[in-house]
Amino acid sequence: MLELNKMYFEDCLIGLKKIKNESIDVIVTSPPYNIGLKYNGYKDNKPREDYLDWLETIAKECKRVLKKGGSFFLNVGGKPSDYWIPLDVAMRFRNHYELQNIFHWIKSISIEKKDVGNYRNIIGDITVGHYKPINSKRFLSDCHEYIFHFTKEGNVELDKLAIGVKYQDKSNIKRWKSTKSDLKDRGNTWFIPYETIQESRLHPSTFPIGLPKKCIKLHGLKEGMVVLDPFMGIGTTALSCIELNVNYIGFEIDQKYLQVANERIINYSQERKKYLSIKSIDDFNG
Amino acid sequence: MLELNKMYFEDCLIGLKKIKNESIDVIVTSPPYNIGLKYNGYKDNKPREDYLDWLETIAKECKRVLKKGGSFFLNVGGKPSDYWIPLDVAMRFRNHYELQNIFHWIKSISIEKKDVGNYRNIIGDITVGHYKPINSKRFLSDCHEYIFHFTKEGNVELDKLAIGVKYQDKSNIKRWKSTKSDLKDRGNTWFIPYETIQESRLHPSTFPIGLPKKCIKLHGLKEGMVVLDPFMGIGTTALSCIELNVNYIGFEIDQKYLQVANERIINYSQERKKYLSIKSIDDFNG
DNA sequence: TCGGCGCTTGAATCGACGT
DNA sequence: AACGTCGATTCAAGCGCCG
Repeated sequence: MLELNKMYFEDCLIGLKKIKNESIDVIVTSPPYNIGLKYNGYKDNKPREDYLDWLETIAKECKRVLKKGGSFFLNVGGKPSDYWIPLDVAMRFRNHYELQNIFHWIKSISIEKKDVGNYRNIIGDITVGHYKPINSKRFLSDCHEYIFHFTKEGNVELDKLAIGVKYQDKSNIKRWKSTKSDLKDRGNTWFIPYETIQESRLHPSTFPIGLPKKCIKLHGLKEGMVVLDPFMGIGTTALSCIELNVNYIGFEIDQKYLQVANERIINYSQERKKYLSIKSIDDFNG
Repeated sequence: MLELNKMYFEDCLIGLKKIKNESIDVIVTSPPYNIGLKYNGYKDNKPREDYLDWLETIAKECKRVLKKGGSFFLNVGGKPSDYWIPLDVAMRFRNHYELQNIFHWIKSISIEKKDVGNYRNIIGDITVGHYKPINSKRFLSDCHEYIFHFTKEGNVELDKLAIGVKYQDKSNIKRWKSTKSDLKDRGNTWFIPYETIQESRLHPSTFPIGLPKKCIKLHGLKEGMVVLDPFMGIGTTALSCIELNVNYIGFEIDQKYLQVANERIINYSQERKKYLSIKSIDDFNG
């Protein structure tokens, strides 16, 4: 059995074997796109199939360690020249899990006045978030990634208000909710801004900390719970766990990323201590 | 051969047969989810497979009438209890088309201050758009639908700036663009607010007029072009064509919807005439 | 030898980031 | 403000391999 709150320098398929059956509450991860497999075969899509096979193997092993009422949040993006990747991956997971939700991570979006189609022209746009432009007349910039929420039986009860948003119409608060809090269902479209370049350069596909945090909170914070990330990267999932005060286990096979991850965790913990000395812990997990 | 700018009271599979090979520039449609197929068979997923088979047949027939450089914009949503539907449909189209883009129609989204994960709490949220709340602890509200952009060869050049949005960083305008217009790539996440309740009552799955309009403009407005909608519903695609001054052909098998559609078109045309009498036509197609 | 295909390699892209 | 840099970019040219 592995120790909690550690990141292991290990291939996750090997590491997973050391984890007991049904001992993990939440899995949050973003798998790599390209494994460094070299093929000399000519025209076939073997690499893609192998990649999918490999991910499916991990999916199976994750299923074994996941509790019955656990949640697997799988973040996958595509690329303009191949938007099938995330869908193909999801199809493989379909063989083993129920797809309970799909969350859409929106990195950038433009809000415009409603076009009612009666010749009132659009007046103003507001664009929030950023994206890297794409050099192509065929594709629009990709500002979206998927977070597939897989569960074993499709009926995991979620803590929806833990990531709730404020009501627009305040009069609804008292009207509908038994709880008198100013929070409603966030919906499955999550706007989370990009990481800054400096930060994201450390790892090609790091997701923002707000992402695993939302997933874990949505699943529900429970005493002694354990979060697993088979592809830790620079440790964003671990950081969000520290912030949320829950246990984590992670694997990473790239020593550089692991080092960055550990540095981030140390910095984080120090900042946390400093902060805690002047502020009550209750402010965090609200 | 069919007349242009008409909606036909006809099953699209029959109607499509009357359209010549490679004569359609753009197809925009939102197919029905549930066809009224009745099965007395017990536990099988035959209806789903039949539904997919049926849609695939239409996909094939549409491919025949679509020009080589044409675009097929397929709007499909899911439902919380089954998010696979749109992906299954897309998979069937994959057998016949290239998936050039995926656009994400966002009906509602909450914008919040960046969560940098360093104990600065989220300050304020803005929620734009509305959604129908869902009474379930398992699912978050679904605020998203897909628009799959299928083409024959995956290399259709798009008029990206036709649906462009304003720059955030104005200093880039003069720097890169030969044209000095304040427009940039919109990205593939399209915020389009919901239809009003009144409107959506007329037809269960009507999409807002801004949606087909964006699709058509993105493909590019061309002299004498023809837009096809095999499932016209209450004629939203036709309306957007009238507004954009392009030809359309549509099919609809529900007489009630067809009637609503024709009424909408008449009202629209009248409003258009009224409007045109006081305003130049150039204002519309900008 | 020519041509078609596939992989590799370098060029071009443009909106955002950073100074 | 102006400008240099960058991209799980894309694009096109170039080269090698084969029929």
